[in-house]
Amino acid sequence: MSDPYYITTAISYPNGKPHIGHAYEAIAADVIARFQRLMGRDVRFQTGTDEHGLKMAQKARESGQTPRKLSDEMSSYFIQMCEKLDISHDRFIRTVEPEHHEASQAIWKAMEANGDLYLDRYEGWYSIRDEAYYDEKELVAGEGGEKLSPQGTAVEWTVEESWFFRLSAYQDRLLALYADQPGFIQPDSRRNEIMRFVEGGLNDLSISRTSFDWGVKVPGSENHVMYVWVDALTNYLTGLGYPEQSEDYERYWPADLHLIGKDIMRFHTVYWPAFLMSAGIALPKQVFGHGFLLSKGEKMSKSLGNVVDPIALADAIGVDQLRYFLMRDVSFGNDGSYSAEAIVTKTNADLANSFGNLAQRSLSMIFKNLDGVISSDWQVAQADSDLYEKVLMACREDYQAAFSRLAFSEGLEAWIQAVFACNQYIDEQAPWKLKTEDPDRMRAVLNNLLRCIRLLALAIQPIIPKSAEKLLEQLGVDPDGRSFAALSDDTWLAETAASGFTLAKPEPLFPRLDMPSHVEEAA
RNA sequence: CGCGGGAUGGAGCAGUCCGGUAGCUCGUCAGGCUCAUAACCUGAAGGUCGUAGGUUCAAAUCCUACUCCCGCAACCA
Repeated sequence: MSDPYYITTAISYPNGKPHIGHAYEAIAADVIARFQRLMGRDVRFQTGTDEHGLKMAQKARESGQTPRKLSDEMSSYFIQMCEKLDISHDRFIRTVEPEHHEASQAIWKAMEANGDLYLDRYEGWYSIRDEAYYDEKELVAGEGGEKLSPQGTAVEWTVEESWFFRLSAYQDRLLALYADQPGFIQPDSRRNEIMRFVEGGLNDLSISRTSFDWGVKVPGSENHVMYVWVDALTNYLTGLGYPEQSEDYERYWPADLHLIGKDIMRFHTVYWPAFLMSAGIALPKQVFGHGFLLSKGEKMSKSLGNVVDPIALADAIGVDQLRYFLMRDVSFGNDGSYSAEAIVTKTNADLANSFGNLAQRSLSMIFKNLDGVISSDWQVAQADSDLYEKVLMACREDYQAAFSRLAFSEGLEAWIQAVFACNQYIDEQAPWKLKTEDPDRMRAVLNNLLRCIRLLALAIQPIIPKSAEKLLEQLGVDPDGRSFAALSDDTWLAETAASGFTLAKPEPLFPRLDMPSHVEEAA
């Protein structure tokens, strides 16, 4: 049995439809999952929705339905998005699942048994209308100088019974964790931020509410529901069967990677490890906080009206195009900017013009000039082996090394450089001239290109799974021979030739996209 | 002194940790090719790496001060 690898995305809060940021995280996680599978790992990939809490309860009431009905509907949009974007998750978890309630209660009891929970009072400025607490600094002054919520509703100082988690007791252990495992929080800039925050001291955490009931009941305090993150974070365990010592749990926990947005670093790198330490559960190996996508350099928000529907965008430009753009053009970990023009320009240049056209021109010549017949009985010239070696190094060494440390744009840079090298080679060898001058040499060049294109197609699978599959199909690469181990197999050409496989008339892989107009509307 | 991120040829970025000829993509200009999705290949122009100091034989890279931009309330990855 191969090495297990457990990756999760954050679970999305579905009080709105998914936007491009959700798509970005799902795609990035999917790329990692697919990459690790091709590397031979036994991957477990989980995503889902976080459906409890005040906001959902309020929204349900506003629209006159039960919270559960609303969350069923909203959650379905996220499931649809995953399907649309070819996300290869093994488990889509919903926090409304009974198993999740059991798991959350189990970890609660474990923390309680460890003496880290206590009942006290939670005080704050509470708006009855909003059913929400606000920080002092969030409040705005009314006309008469009275305090109002940001929504302009009246607030009053309110005291509520609440369970607390003794987070303050974990400061030293957390700092020791960050020091001992530099890789626990990535990238480094985020790690520094969190370390500084924890060094500044930690307050105990209010982890239950009595003011609403849409959530997981606190064991032994039925009038309390768990607040925010206790319930949400536990999803990573629930999906594996916790608290049962199930096969999945034994095999995949602790998680190798929690992929999350930079805004929720604190919950995943401070609260979550503290909860786990308290409950006596092993800690995840790494939490990576990716950046945000900016629409033409501006933060997107509902008020600015620049929120993009990822499904409409994918429909307009293609799923693989979107996936490629996001992983290629954004330096992973940093914020990135996108626009319809940028996506069209980049995917036309790299996928249609460079890679797609490379495949098309090469396969066309084999189809037309050699009747699609593949052969390996040709003399390998220096230029041929140079190119093959170069492409192999890019796909097997540079690309994989970069992807292993989540530097996707770097890995793709190496890959596209290999594509350029192939196009350059075609020009230098000019097989269209060899056709009459030296047919044998033409055959050598075209077959050499064929084996190079196979490497490029194998490597790019995690990024553009559908297109890569289509191309590998055209090339006659057996589905069993598509892992990264196959990159090192230099007998493929001979075996395929011997099998009698012939290339069919090639179909263009990527259409050239026209400049925005119709795309603009989606973005 | 609240915290953090950023400032690199026309545009977007990498490089900054571990100083040593400034790199990539797009765009522009010139040339080549015609197999291919009007795609491909070559070459050129274009940057005193935000400002001012400092350390050094040598700084985009280290140190100091300063300027400007963006996040840090909510929706939210």
